[in-house]
Amino acid sequence: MANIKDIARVAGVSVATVSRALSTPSLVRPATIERIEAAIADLNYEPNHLAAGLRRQRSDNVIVAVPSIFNPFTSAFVEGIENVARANKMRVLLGITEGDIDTLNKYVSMIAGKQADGMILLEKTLPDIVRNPPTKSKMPPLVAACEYPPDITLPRVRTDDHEASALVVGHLAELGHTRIAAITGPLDQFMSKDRLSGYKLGLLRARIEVDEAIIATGDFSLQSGYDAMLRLLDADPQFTAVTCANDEMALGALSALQQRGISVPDEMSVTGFDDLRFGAFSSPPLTTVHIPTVEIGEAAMRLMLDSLLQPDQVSASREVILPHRLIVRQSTAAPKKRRKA
Amino acid sequence: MANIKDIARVAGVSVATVSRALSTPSLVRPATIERIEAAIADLNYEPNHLAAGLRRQRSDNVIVAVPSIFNPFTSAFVEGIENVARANKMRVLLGITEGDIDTLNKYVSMIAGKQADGMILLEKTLPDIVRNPPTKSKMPPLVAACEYPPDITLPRVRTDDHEASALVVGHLAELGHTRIAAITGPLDQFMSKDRLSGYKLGLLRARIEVDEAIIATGDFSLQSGYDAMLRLLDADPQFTAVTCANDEMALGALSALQQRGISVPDEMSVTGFDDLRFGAFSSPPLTTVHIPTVEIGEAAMRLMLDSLLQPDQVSASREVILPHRLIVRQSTAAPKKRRKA
DNA sequence: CCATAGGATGTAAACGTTACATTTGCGATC
DNA sequence: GATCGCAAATGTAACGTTTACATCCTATGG
Repeated sequence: MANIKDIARVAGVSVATVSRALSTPSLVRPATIERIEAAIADLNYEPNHLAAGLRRQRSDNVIVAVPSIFNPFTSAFVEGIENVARANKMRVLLGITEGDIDTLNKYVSMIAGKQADGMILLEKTLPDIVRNPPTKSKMPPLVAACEYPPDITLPRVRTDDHEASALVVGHLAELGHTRIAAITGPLDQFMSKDRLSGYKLGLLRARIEVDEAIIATGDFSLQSGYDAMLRLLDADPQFTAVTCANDEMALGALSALQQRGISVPDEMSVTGFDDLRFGAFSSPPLTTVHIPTVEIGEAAMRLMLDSLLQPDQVSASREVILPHRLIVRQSTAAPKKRRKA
Repeated sequence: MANIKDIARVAGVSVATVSRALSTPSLVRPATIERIEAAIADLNYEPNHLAAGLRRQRSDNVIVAVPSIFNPFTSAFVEGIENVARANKMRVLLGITEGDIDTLNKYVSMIAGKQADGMILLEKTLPDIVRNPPTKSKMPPLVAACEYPPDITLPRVRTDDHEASALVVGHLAELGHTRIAAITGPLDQFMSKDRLSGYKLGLLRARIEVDEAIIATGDFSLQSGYDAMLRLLDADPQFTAVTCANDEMALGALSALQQRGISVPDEMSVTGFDDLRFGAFSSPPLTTVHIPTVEIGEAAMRLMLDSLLQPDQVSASREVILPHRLIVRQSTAAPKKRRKA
């Protein structure tokens, strides 16, 4: 492959001029640029990004650390990040952790190794470096999304899960439901806790007492929603609505209800959270809270670009909160009949 | 940040020895390695991957080009690629094209620019370089998945969509259906054509004549499945089963049927293709063909590793075909009643 | 006791770019 | 005509590795 020296020779200029023609054309005479571009086309030269990176000490890559991408929520998030990255000549390096903290820490060290300039996190655990900042070297640029506790000092983007949850419960209460069950996410995740406390807030506002007997825990998967729904049905025949901490579990719950022959929304109202595409086409279509997942990714990447531009600026405590909104479809209705046990 | 020179100085050896200790420990005396490792821990040194890459002329990155990752099929595929990449100390660079050929070509040129060592494609179009191989430089390592015509010479991995489609239709025919509609993918994609011809093959085998009036075209999305189903119902009241070219469209179709009050599978059998998780929890659970999506990604990445190891070997025409299998759930049954128009 | 093999280490030349400090050319100003 | 200012272009030293080749030891066999 031709290199910048070859171009310089063919165009009859120095390597420095070629470099500037490519990166800061305003500093080079148009006629010169033309000659250089001709040479580039001639030799079909492609700048060596590794060499440029070595010299400039950056890779233009950003790591996105997620437990798995095999999941509509995560993939939408990643799509948003990639959109903004691409528009800013940066690349997304996919870092799947499978929830393993060592893997996550290894990804962080890739920043020191210059494989990436920063990292965006959508994980339930934080890398060690956040709790034990390095004394000698400087902190790598990190941005957190959704899942993290309020006390950390990372730039972050999220939605107001607390209020969003309360909003759904409010919707059910308004319809006339008084016994509203919940299927939560795993309670070691901050996001799940937040959505659970929002549920409780919603009940409080509706002057409904919390009944721990009709709160079941899942793990955000379809199967766990299905299982949790069956557990709830077996434990208590009286509730008329169930609010799920994400759409996947709600879809699982719907499936369990269908199997038990319980009609939705006539005998049971069901709500989700996230607004996955699939929820709009379930039977019946799912009432849920729209979470702007792609936009969360976009915002996270913008925060990353900010951090990269001002490495010293304590951009910590920058927090972006994106709006949610209730989507009422046909899985919720007023509690019409008492359903049979 | 400490560099290899610092380590060499502190450990009292030359940089060459440090480099060897890290990459080929067998060439270095154990005692020396220990001193070097101590120094590395002391200065918390992290090798600069950019410098190493420049010297060795590779980045250890592989680009995965997909139209969008916001889609369960694609994200499973990418997950598979990442699994194998990670196990082989390579990284996945996400390349979202949105179907744009220029973007795709740009990703290809990143290989010449050493931002990546190769590229895995899950696109409906091929980059120009495949049809016009470069004369001067050598062909970059490419691996194709699923979507491509048979005449290209790229290493590739796919399933036998043709037979798989015929298999589903066979299942419906065996149940007693004689009028079987189809919802296809966009017919400019090779994969869609293949699944459509498999449908026709299945009909042929069951001695059922093809009726173009009950073949509708979608674009693999939920909405398009929904729309196509309605079109079919309006056009012809007689068919008793519909086979969809992917699960998303089948789920959309299910939603349309539910809205029209047509019961599945009593009045209408529906089949999908891919075996998304969501299909197992739809109402009713979807009969479909399991496509080993994650394994396709894994196989693709393995083909890439092969290509990378033997750059000269004409590894072209290496083709991996992974097995599919029919998953019968509750969306198909014998045609019981004539449904009302 | 010497030759020699081969294990362990050192030396220095790439790899291809960009940042920085200079140089050159040329018209304007005094 | 000397001086200045400015734009355009140049020369060169990094950036931090890897690796071919050279060198130094030490042990072994003749």
